[in-house]
Amino acid sequence: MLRPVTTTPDHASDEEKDDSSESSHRAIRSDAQRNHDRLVVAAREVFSAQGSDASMEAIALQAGVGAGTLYRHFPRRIDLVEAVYRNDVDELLLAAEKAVANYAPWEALVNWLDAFLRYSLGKRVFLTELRESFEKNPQLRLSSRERVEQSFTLVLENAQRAGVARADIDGSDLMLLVGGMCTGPTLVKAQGERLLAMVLDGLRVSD
Amino acid sequence: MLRPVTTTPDHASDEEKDDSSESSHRAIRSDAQRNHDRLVVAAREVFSAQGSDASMEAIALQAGVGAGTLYRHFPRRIDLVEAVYRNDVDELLLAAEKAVANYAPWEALVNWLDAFLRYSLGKRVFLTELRESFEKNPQLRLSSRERVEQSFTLVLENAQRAGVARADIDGSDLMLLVGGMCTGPTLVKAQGERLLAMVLDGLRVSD
DNA sequence: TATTATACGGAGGGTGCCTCCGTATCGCAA
DNA sequence: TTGCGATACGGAGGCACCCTCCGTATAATA
Repeated sequence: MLRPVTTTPDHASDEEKDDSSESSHRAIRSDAQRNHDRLVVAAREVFSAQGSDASMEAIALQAGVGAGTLYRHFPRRIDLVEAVYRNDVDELLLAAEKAVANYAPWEALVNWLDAFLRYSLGKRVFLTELRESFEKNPQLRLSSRERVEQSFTLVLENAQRAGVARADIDGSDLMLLVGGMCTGPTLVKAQGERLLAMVLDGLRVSD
Repeated sequence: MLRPVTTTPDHASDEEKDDSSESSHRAIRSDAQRNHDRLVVAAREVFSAQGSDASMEAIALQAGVGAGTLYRHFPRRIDLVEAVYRNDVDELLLAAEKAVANYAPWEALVNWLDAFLRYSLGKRVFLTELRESFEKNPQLRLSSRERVEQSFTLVLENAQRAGVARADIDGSDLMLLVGGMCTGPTLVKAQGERLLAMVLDGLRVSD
């Protein structure tokens, strides 16, 4: 896959205008781009080898880069985590859109919550880190968090408009509930499925 | 209130045999007991002033005690947190027993989950810390965690026996779900109540 | 090739965790 | 009351990590 053509010092990470913008002066330097990519790769490796409490130094080392370079590209730890999981989060949002497009509203909701569960069993590092950053810094604006919430909202509101899901909760409520359980350190697949079934029963409009 | 007559280097914290046991040699020294108590008080103050990421040093300082003393009494940070919230957790379990004794099974469940929500809005520090310790150390045996789970189990199984709550989940499942949402950094009262209502709908046996 | 904006890297200051061990104190016994 | 273990104290200091700063290197342009 191609690299995402990041421009600014990263973490603005907005959309893909082609580089035709009359940007201030010069293009991004090639060594900077290279180090950026190396860092993301290294972070992915180190996180998957050592879990979410890997040190920044370990990642810099793995990338063959100094600490200064790491922090220039990713000022906060969460910025690096976001970069690592950027694609995954995009796919999550995409899955939500596809579910809404291809299934009846209720089935889309079921389908998507199930996808989220499967996702989070694999990407525990990401969710945990996301949660923790948000914990100690609740005013933080994180694009990945917003996209996750957006996914929940999309699927839920779709079901609510169709009158098959209760109307008194919203996407961020549901994310709190499901996301909370999915970051539980003890969660295993069967348990997640049981709980999800129950949540869905509570979510369904009681007729 | 009287101090809880801790014997061993703490955190065994078993039950209240009176001191008649032919314990190895000598009784606990008075200065040790005094420092123990001071530390718990200091920890409570510091946690409530600075939140859950207060440093151990700050607590030792507040207690007027050296770092060595702190760690002798509470080898791990979570041990200190447990000591601070010991009474609260006891009350939680007591509340569960009372609910079961005084209400019909379903009402007891509703009542108790509501109590847990109110509790956790106040004691966010404790729950978060408990969760985090467990996160990085899942094999950890924590008496407080077990008592919280026990509370969930008590109320839930009571309702299940009466046939008013679905039978396919257990106390630790429910703790994962409700506890997860209650440690969410954004949780506010109204939101918690909405979600709890939904969880209860999912929990109720669908007839 | 010269110039300059841009980026690199790692030394080092700051903080927090936890241990170690010389010193102080307590409790008991004579 | 004094003496003497056993017990507990405390803070210096080692370690690990976080993050910044700035002298040096290098890519991009002219």
